[in-house]
Amino acid sequence: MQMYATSRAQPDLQPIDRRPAQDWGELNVLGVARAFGRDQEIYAEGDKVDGLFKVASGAVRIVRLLRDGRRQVLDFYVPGDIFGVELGDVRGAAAEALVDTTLIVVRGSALAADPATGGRLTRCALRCLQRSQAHLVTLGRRTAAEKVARFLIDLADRTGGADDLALPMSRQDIADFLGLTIETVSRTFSQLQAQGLIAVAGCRAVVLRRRAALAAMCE
Amino acid sequence: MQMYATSRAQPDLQPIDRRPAQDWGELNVLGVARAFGRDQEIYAEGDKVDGLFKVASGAVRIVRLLRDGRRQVLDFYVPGDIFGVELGDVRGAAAEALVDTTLIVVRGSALAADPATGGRLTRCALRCLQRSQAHLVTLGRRTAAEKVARFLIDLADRTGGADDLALPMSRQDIADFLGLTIETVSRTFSQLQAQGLIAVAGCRAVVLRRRAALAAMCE
DNA sequence: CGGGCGGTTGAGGTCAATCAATCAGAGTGG
DNA sequence: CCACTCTGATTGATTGACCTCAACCGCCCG
Repeated sequence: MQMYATSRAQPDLQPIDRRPAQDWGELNVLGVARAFGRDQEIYAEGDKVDGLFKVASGAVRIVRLLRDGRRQVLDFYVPGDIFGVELGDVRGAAAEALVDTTLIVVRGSALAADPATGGRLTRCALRCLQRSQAHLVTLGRRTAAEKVARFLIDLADRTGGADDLALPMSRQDIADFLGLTIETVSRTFSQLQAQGLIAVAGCRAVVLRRRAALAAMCE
Repeated sequence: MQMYATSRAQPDLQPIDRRPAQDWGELNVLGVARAFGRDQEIYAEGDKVDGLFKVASGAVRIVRLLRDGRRQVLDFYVPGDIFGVELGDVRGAAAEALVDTTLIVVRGSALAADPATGGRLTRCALRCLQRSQAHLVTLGRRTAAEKVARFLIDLADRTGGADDLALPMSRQDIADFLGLTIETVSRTFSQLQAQGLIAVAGCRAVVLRRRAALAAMCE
């Protein structure tokens, strides 16, 4: 079993929000910006729920840990995404910055005061649900290669859509997201590269060479 | 690859809602009751989204199908549960009755007319999200035995909490829910029985003999 | 230059999938 | 009432995808 660091300063990877405003633009007004260092905890499992977050720059992982150390990454969030909406008043999973990250932090009180919150909160929850359910299919019924392909396509779609992709997360994070081991993720990257579908340029950069073929691998 | 039936009359298994009212009791007023036969489709993937459903009796599965026939059951719903809330206006998954089932069907227009809808809709979405994310951990990081144990404990908790359990779903449904094959599910049932943790009485009935031990298997 | 960390690669093992046979129960029809 | 069939479940034998264990590599940093 390996350990998971939870704080160390590192250079940033994704400085700006390149995506079309994902509605709810005035979150920037309701909340305040706050910076987090690489691997810094944003909230922990068990923390009291208060408000939500929008990624301004950087990236975030949501993590659940089992007692014996097994780890599942529930989702990654990139600039423009909103996260932290939960049922009940206790966090069911932790949030951690993948790289140096800036968040718009919106307290529950500020949300409650804003009349436009209601429907948007529902939409936000439903978007999370949609992603979560799509991921259920990936975890339950796809092969390692399909999982990795889907991960890459999804991340590319969500970060500007360009074919060259900066990965803010480690192989371990990807493995824990896809329900694989770090070795299998690594091997799958190599295999996809051998097939000419991607080009791996250093372990944090990937170029999607044949995006259509990759997309075809996952339904 | 096997086929999945979509209609045939069969006796009912769970005639009444035994759970504490899951808030939103007045859905019974907003909507109308409608009966569905075993394996009957409630809505299909691609259908237009209109309103939501509450299970009055019976049970429901939510299903996504991949082109090549692989199937993932996203969730099961039992009496008292609300389902059918989705982002966008197109169904991303199908809903089917597991057994003869009665639903309270609430049209979107009726919902929109009711002022209390807002927060409840959000809570409903968040409850689904919570279940979905818990299931991600199960699919990504648990063994077959742990998956089955968790499935049984969860179902028992949601249907009155008694130790003897009527399964409204087939082995295939369970397999597609847990990301396993029907054979593995069957073997795991046998194995749990051999360990004295459960007693299998016909393929649609299980008794949880050592519930604490079962619960301990899944975190 | 040495050490540490994250990633890659290789060899071998294991758990669940696959392939296949048998079984049990519910209908069906003679 | 008893064959006969059909469907779903169980069990067995074998395979294979992914995991585990281990070595190695490349890079950064002191």
